[in-house]
Amino acid sequence: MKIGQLAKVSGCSIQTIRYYEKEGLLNPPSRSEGNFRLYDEKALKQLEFVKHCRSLDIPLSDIKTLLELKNRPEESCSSINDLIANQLDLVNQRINELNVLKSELQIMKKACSSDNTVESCGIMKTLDV
Amino acid sequence: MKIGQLAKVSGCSIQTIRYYEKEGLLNPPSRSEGNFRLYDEKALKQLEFVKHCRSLDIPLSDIKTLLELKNRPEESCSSINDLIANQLDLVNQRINELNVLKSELQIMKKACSSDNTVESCGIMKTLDV
DNA sequence: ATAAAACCTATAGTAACTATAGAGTCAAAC
DNA sequence: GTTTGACTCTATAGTTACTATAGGTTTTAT
Repeated sequence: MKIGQLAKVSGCSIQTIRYYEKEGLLNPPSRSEGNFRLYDEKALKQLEFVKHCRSLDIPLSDIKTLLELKNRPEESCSSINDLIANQLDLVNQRINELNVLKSELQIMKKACSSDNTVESCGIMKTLDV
Repeated sequence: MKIGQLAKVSGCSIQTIRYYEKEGLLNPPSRSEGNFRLYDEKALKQLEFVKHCRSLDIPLSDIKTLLELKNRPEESCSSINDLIANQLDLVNQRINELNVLKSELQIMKKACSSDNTVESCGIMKTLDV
């Protein structure tokens, strides 16, 4: 299948697919006579793997590591555990940060519910130091 | 005060200060004979305002809007309300997304607690489509 | 035969910085 | 009086994961 077809079935954009190839997340596919990329089922599987990892916010560099590990199936999977644990830590950390933001923004929102002037706006006051 | 001093008291890096100037978030300060930037207290206040907004993840473009509104104090503050409400929406949305990620990552983490091979790793299995 | 659709490469843009290169300024120590 | 070191200057490139564009080639449909 050509790249447009792969984009359709995978839900990735054509540019993204080419970008993943450039970054080494997809093997360079074979080409047609006219130099069009030709993909097989295996390439689709790999792209779906990458897409799934990205939906977990795993960075491309880590996905590359995971793909390399897939090719060494007899190795210990402890680095996979570490990678996922690390990702979970990051997510938890970000959730905590965002909850702090959320409280402050909620306080700000309450500070000015009505139609004031900028000068007397409670929000603007909370923003000033 | 010179830029190094401003960086120290504000907690922003020198590069960031110059970047904010370039982006129009800080007024171009006066210069010394040798072309060094010279800041006053007002500039520090403004930088602290920007920093506070950034700590709330408000994008620079919105901060620029807020700064412009500060200069028109008699105007209605409804756009400030909108801006903050919008920011709160974004934060809530992102928290929800991250909570979804968190659950999936936790499931994955449980899927492989021991020292397996890559091939039998429960995590790798959950990643495959 | 030709027009439209799909593909190609290479490059620039996004957000909010950070880092570097290469040069100029300034105060103090020698 | 010069030299050292700390500080500053501008301009440019790099970061992440894409997206968008320009300008050209190939395939497909009419």
